[in-house]
Amino acid sequence: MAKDKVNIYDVAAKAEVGIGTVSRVLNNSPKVKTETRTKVLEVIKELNYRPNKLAQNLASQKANAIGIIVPTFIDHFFVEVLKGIQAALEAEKIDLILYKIDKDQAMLDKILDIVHSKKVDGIVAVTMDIGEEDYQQLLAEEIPIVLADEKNDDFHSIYLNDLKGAEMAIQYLLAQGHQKIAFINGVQTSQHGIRRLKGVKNILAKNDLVLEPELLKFGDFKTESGYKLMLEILDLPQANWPTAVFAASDNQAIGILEALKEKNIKVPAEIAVVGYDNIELAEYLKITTVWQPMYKLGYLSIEVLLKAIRGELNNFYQTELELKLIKRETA
Amino acid sequence: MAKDKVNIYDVAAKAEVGIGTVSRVLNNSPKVKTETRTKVLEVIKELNYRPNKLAQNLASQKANAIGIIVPTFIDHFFVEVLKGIQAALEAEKIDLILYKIDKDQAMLDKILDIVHSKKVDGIVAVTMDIGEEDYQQLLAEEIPIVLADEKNDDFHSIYLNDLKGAEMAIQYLLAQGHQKIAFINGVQTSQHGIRRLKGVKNILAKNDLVLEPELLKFGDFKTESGYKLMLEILDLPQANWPTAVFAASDNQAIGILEALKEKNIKVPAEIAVVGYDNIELAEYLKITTVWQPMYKLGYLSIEVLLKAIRGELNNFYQTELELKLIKRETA
DNA sequence: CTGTTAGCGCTTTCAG
DNA sequence: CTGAAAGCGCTAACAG
Repeated sequence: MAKDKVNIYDVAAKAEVGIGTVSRVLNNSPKVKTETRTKVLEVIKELNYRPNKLAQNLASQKANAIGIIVPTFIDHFFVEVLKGIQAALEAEKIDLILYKIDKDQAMLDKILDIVHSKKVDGIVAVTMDIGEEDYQQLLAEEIPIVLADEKNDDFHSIYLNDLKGAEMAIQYLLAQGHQKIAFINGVQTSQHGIRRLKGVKNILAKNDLVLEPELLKFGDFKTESGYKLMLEILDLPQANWPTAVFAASDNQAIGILEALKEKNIKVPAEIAVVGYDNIELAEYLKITTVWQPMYKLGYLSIEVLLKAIRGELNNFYQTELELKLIKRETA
Repeated sequence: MAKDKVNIYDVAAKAEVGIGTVSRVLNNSPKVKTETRTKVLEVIKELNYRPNKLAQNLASQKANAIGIIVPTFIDHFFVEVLKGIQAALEAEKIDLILYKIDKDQAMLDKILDIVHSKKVDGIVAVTMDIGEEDYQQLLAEEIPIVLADEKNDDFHSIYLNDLKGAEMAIQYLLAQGHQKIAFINGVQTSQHGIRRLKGVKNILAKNDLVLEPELLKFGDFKTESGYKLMLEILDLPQANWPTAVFAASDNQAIGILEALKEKNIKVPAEIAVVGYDNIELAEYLKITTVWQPMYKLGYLSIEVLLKAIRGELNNFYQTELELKLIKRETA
């Protein structure tokens, strides 16, 4: 009646071999006589034995798992990335542990806990954006880490060019004849936001235009924020209204569209809107947007991480993924 | 230079105590002199020591992690459920391991691997829908399992009443004056699909109506399937067209809407559409649909699982979550 | 209150 | 090719 407690010793005993041998067949070691292997395998079936991975991992010093660290759980962006991650992991027999670490917490400390926990062989940190000194500390750790959506020469990193993305959007708007453009940005301290803002200003400057202070807003990349900030802009005297709005995320663009609809303002006739990300919703809502290859970001991150774990990488892998402007009906 | 290899012995040595004491402060055991604790804590900081959780887990026989088993990764339904799961887990210091198990695989075998792996203290299986005999086998295992979106008296289970949901939808359509209704279902073998079909037929029969065989389609709950199946229906002589279509998922409803748009058929004037799930997109696309509380499903699943793990549950927890019809613009 | 000593269940030399 | 033994790093009695 030793129900579930069957372990490697039970198998060894019943198969009349040593536990070493059982371990070998478990790990497909080639140096086991076929006959012996068959017998052990038989007993394993009989006993419905399945190894305790905790013990396996501790003994072998590898976790057979990877960790994904995300700042805010399951928003559209991460869902896409996760899909790519899952796809890349499909074939492997590697577990996926999801860690959510809030931006405002002691991120580094939590990450170090994970690193030292030995529960994962490697980590993909998505849009982490921690400070430079924190990165330095992380460098001291020997575990493979890939930064997704973050450029950093001291790590494997796969990123998107925010500057270029913003430039594409503004360039397009300019080409459509817009001169007075508003930019509804995300979190003010976000590196992504900062770089996108720079891109906006760059192109504007190149065309002898400026971004009016009253047409630059900071929020948090979410729908609600787009809605509120757009309303603020519409509170300005109508003469000051922009003819186009560039949003730092599609979620914000959606909020902007709602605000516009509420005020009965025609899009794009009266005010054009360009989003950022190309989340699935953007397609359904026909939002013109800057496409970020999030799925690919996830997929590639895992590929790189697995290579790094296997020691197949000699240098830090660096790749900038291409962005694309997707023209639809809002601009 | 023993960089990262600092373990409990190093801490014990430097703090001039036994490893037992270190372990005790690690686990907040009350029976440690404050003075000693302080000293140990100091050394821990100094050495930047963080426990190896693999070892902790093996020794303590608990994983401090739970596993989520999903059939198809990250679709709208699961994303919502995951949000709930994450929210419920927020406060706990419990890891979340995501397992994807394809429907067509040897599901039970994979689940048993997970169970015996000892990497998780409990499991939430979402929309698993394995056979009765498989459930029986699972019963033999001592690990807490909660079935989310699946009713089964032998497990903790939190579910939605498919029959009722389908009935609500059809009832509503009937009230709107529709007599000729089509049902675009999901996978033919899905218990959810089967029950929803039953609900549809129930209400129809109660009103002396029948579901025309040509107006009953089976697909796979995805957008593409809704699109294709609707097109098939529109291939029928126009006299045979339904005046309303009920879809087994919002994803399918979206596909249906696309097909209708392509054929320039007005919704709901010419053909009304009712979806199922109330995914986020449904809101933006103004789809009338049956709301399933997916977030709550996830949240509650974790609450129940945690209680089960802590041994606070004496019986199998059973709850049916309420559905709601959300009237919007497609019907 | 604290040190010591067994394990937890497996992997991995090391002999043979 | 295979058995025995030494850990992996920590928890949990058990003495004291």
